[in-house]
Amino acid sequence: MSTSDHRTLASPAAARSQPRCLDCTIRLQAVCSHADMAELAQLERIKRYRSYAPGQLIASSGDEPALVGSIVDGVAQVSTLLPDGRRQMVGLLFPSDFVGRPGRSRIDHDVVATTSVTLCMFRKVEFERLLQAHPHIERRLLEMTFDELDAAREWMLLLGRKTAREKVASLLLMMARRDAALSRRQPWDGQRLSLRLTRQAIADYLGLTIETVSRQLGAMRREGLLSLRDPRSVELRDTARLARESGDTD
Amino acid sequence: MSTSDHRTLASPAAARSQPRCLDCTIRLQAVCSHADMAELAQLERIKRYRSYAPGQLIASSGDEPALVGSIVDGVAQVSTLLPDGRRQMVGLLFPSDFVGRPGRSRIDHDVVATTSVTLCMFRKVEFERLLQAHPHIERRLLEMTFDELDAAREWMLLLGRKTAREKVASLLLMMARRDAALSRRQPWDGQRLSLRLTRQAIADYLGLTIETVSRQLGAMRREGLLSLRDPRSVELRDTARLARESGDTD
DNA sequence: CGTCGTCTTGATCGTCTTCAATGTATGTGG
DNA sequence: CCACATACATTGAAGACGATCAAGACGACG
Repeated sequence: MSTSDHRTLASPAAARSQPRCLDCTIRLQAVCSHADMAELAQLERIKRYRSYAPGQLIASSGDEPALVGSIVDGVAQVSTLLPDGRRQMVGLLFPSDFVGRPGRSRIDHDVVATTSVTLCMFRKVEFERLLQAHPHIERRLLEMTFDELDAAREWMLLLGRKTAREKVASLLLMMARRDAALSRRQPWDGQRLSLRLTRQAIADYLGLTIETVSRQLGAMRREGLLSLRDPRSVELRDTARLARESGDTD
Repeated sequence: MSTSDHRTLASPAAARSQPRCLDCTIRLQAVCSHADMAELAQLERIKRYRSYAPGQLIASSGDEPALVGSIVDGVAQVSTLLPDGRRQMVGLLFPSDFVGRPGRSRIDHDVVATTSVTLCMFRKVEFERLLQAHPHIERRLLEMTFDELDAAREWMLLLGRKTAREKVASLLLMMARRDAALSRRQPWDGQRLSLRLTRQAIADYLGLTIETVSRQLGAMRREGLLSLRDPRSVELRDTARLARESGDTD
């Protein structure tokens, strides 16, 4: 069962140097990806970078955050909590993913920096004004929200119907695919993965306990599916079999 | 474990009489709720009603549907399937909910009519043109998608971390709240619920087996939480305790 | 009356959780 | 440098919860 760990809500580190939008690494994927030059100029004017340390709270359930933004760098986790402390991760945010809800006030999830995270932020009201005036950006936000919904539903299938083994295999494959896609590839044998999540975070994502996660990884290591260089970094040894064990293929 | 039931993909029944948008029962909640008179007139021109019988497929995984639309009446279920037949419901659609993805081609879920369903449909390309020209409608679609995402994430918490007892209690409460909200109320003792879902559908929604669902309902009946007038219709006898048993409160 | 689909109930089994102990890496102060 | 504390991970043993397998009940409909 998950623990309810209380994390510090320190103020984010001073803004690091802000690259110009045209040079931005997430320019082609983020909410601004459909923006034209005029819109980019507008965004440029109101954006502001913020950094968060690993483990730091970016937003907390019940907040009415005044900011929204895009992840420029790092990984963040979105999770919900039952009153007795059981935790479930409901999303994992990577660079270009959007944080916050234009048009909504309260949020009902915790957002925590998994690694060091840099966000490109906007004041919520200003961003909402921008959405009104620039449908390109709103259109992109709708697309991204559809993607998140698809991801959530895929995860519902995992949580509701997959075995522990299948869950772990699915997570490893998801991460392997994400990394491989950066170089326009498929996962390959020998690929090295840095998990960047603690066993507890993995367990909270998969709806398992840390012990079960640990045992499954141990079993997969013994069976030659992967090797564990250290607890957080995995080397895939049989991606074909891993895919079979994920339950998604026959 | 869920079964993979193959349903008929018959052609929908002939369109029933189409009320004018201004008289429409879902006018204030659906994707058209922010539309002004001009926009409504436009919608009026391109809309077309379709009806589906209980159990009938509305859309099938892998389809590239040419239509999108709103549920006017009835309940529909959205589910995904693992290759070996395990099924997970990922959404339940009620009147005013939207079916389809403007801007997307393939869908990867099955949509099945639970009860008799009436849809107010639009040709996808026409609807997309409309979205371009009328940001009111796109704005509303974004809002609704945020709502769906929130619902999906709440369900992830249920699937990943709740016990069978809590799952069943949560579902009953969700349905009770939905019905009660129609008369601007909270669920009350004595409230009658028509489940409208088979045990299999409930099990697929909760990530359980039909046997477990049946046993939990039986136990709740014996404990005086509810009475079962027949397998599909429940009378709540202790909503306070039901809420406690849902896991969402202390 | 027999059949079919749906639901209930019982007995047994297996997976995953729980509880507990141990291991390992990193950092701190004496 | 070493004792020690802390956080994270692994491993083992026992038990519980839900799944599986199997039988029977119930109602609708021919």
